[in-house]
Amino acid sequence: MRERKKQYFHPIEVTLDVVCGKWKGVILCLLQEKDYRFGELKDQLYSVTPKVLTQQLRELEEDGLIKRTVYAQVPPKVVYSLTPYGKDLEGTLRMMEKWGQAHQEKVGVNFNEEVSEAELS
Amino acid sequence: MRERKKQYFHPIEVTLDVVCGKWKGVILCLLQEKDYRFGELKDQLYSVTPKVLTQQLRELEEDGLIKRTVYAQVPPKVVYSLTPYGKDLEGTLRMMEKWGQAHQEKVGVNFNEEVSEAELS
DNA sequence: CAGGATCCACTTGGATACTG
DNA sequence: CAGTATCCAAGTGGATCCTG
Repeated sequence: MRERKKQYFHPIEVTLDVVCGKWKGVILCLLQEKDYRFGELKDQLYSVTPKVLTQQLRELEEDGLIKRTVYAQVPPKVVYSLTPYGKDLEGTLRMMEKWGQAHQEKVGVNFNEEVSEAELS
Repeated sequence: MRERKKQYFHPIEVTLDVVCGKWKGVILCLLQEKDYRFGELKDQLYSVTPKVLTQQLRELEEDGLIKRTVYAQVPPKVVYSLTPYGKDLEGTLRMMEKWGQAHQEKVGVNFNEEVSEAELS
């Protein structure tokens, strides 16, 4: 578990504290559907650097939301999956997703739906 | 509306972007129940400074979640309330609250349930 | 392949003091 | 009462390069 030094005044702070990292929300959403290898996650979040991705994953792991499985082989293979505990967040994540979608449509937030051809090569 | 420069890759990022400020979650939860004056909010979040509280409130306002009503009187009175749009977050907030509570009980997160006597005086 | 190590820029929030 | 104005420390994420 991640060492939490701070004192909370409201339960929602706990959830936000666990979910509010630059990439944590998306990572958790992705993992709801299937397990991912490190490199696969990196591709999905394509602008993330390995260092930061590792950070985010470690914190999620320390908070008990995801599990890291290492396959002893060369080249290495590491798979990230949700713990049962992490799966409990699914309903919440879906609602946040839905609200975000509504907000997006309302406000006209820009999404990157496609990566440019140059970046795909 | 707050100017969002960033590009989103997933709807949940929008929600997180709007809700992930140090005090935003709690503020929104409080406002679900009743309207609050600036000073009342400051008391509830008692360690927040006026500057930061103002920042958080302004951003929530720019994102269309809360409304700021100024009463032309001396001394000034400013009331913050949820917009209908902000109320749409209620279900989501409740779920986050509930999960946070469970996480708290599981992990043993420390809550400040009471303020010390010294600070109350 | 899945990272670790360094160094660095920027953002966020807090301390303190002041005001219409 | 409800903020502003300044200044500043810490945190957070990114760039770049290296490795078992």
